[in-house]
Amino acid sequence: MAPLSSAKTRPVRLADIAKAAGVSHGTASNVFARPDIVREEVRERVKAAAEAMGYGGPDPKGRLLRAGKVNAIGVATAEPLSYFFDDPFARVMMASISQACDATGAGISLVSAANNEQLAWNIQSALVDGFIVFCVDGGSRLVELARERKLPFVALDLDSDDDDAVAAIGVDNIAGASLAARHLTELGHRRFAVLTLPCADAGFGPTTREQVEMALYSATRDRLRGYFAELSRVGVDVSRVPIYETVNDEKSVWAGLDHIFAGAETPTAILAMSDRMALHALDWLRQHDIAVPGDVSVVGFDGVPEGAISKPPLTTIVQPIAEMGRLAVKAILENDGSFSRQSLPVQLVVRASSGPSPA
Amino acid sequence: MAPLSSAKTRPVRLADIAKAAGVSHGTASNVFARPDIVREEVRERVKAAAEAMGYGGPDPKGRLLRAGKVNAIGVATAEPLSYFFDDPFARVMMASISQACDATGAGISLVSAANNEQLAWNIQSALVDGFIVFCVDGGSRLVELARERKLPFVALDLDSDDDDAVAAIGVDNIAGASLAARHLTELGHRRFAVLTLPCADAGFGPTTREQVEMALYSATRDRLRGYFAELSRVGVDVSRVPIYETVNDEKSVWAGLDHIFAGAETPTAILAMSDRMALHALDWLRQHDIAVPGDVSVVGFDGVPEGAISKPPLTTIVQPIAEMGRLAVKAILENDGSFSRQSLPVQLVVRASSGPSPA
DNA sequence: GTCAAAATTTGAACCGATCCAACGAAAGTG
DNA sequence: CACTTTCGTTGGATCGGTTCAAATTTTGAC
Repeated sequence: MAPLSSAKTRPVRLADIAKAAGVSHGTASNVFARPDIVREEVRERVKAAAEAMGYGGPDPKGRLLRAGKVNAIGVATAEPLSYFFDDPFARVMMASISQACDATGAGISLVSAANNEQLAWNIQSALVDGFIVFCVDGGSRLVELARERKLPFVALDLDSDDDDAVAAIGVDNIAGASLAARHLTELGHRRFAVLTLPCADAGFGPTTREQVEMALYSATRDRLRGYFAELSRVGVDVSRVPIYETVNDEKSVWAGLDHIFAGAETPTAILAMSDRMALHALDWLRQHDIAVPGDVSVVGFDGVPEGAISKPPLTTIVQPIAEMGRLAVKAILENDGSFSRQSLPVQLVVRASSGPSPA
Repeated sequence: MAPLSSAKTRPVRLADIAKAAGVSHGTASNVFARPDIVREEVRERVKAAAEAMGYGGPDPKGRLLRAGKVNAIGVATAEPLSYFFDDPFARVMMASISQACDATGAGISLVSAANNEQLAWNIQSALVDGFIVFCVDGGSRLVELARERKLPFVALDLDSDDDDAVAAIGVDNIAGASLAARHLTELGHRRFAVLTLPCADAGFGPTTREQVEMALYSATRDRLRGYFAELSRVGVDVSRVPIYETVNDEKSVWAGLDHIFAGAETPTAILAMSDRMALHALDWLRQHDIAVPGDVSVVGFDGVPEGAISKPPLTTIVQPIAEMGRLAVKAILENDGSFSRQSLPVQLVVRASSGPSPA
């Protein structure tokens, strides 16, 4: 009886109901887009026809073409999609981006992909008005792709020495890293270890300063420069500071600490390039009965909320994530072509994971 | 010199470069869509023209209309957008949804809005192939809206006694809640308090069984039924069990506990309808020096990862969130019209927040 | 050198709407 | 009653591509 099996076929267009209602498609369109300008009787007739034929309202696909604007911004990363919900930094950033979008009524499309080919396609075919690009790992490729699309886009946290023509919002990684290192040197630490974000395309393991200098992702580079600038300043021989490259997950961080603490001269302070790494490090240290900050101090980078409630709470460099998100959205939506790069200040927040060097 | 100020105007279409390259638009289209079938010389010529004119590749807006498929699924909720990144349950669910999407190459569009009018518009104009609807709070309206769009959609965690014609994936809330309550009764508890999810449209405060029976969101209803079924079974007078309605945030949960523990007969066990509430409750109890589980036991609902690392770790009813996400995506993408409602089993996971009743 | 088969290219139709100039009818004016 | 407004409606143009049958060119065989 009821038209319930109409799930398969749905070729019911605006034109169909216009015909059914005996009006032109122009009028039918107006019924939905500007109901006030069509006579009530006609309006009701068209609506009735729509109802009867199971019309779900004007298809946005059609409208889109004419309107030009999608009213959604794409957020892209080279990580799998679940990165947006798994990674603490991404989550906070996304929360602030989404708040900014909410305020302006824009939607959010998550753009990403496991493999590179898929990623290119996804970016090329994303229905968005612009992109916000998360530049962790594989950032330059992503930026390249986004730029090819010829849409407004902002890179989050991009390369200090990369192409100046791309809009970017980031923090001063060098200054932040220096701040972190100085905090530790002032506490008397002289034996350090560094946990870095991914530099090469994949994998983790011990690495060198030279390797990091070639990192794909400049934040990694800059943070190391910042660390080492400060360490050198107080006379630490940076060539002997172990650097371990991780992929920002528990496994690689733990492997890193296994490696670092297997050495003859164990560090009293660990500089981690992300809070996520630092938090995993805290776990590892606890499990190995190494007191924090008694035996070893840990300083992170990012300022994610988890750091405030970890055991112990994490000393870290906090980025103005909310501000970055807001600015990024603004840059896309109000894109006047003029926007360029913007560097925001970071802040050292001292909590309980750092203390005076032992002995 | 370089064409860098072309940011403002971009009226360069496929037809333009076709003309420039001296080929038909059909051929120009092929150059991008099926490069293999066009002669190399022509292909290069067209590509060169595209490059020269700053063409960013075929605009998906145009392709979309013909293709019909957007290749993205919309995830909708009546909460603000940031809900997806703030709420623990939503996050886990989204992570599993995004994994499923990644596997199939589909994108994700976040659909939401602060106010109701905006929400309706957003749903009507979302460029997606289907919706996954988060039914917390305001679920029925959302379902209504989604259904009007005449696209495949699945409700997550919908009403047991709601319209049978809407596809839904959920858990057996009654059974789960019973399980939680039975765990506590078996530990000897007889004095309970219940923290509920939002029932009425807004606000929080003490409520009654009758109120909850009228809850907009059926999970709330069912969970209470499950709790009370078990409590009644062992002879607890459920009419005297305090029920406090929260809005699932810290403030309202704390207010709830203030209220509950201000009463003459304080509970030895708290049944919380979400882990989020349970975790906030744990915080409140710790701050009030009430031992968990020594003085008071707490049992949550959902099974979010935070529960495993809380202080103490949370006893809870875990939902098969990953499975639900996978099924939901599958239901949308492989929509054959046949899909209907599916109820998944839950599981009691006993951790350290529950113990024998004191005395 | 001729002719059929294979490889390319063309141009029109179409996807589903919105927009707008022009038009007809009803209402208002002198 | 002729004439200007106002209101509502119409139908064609347009958004930016893809697709496909038909036309054209190239290639291969004899």
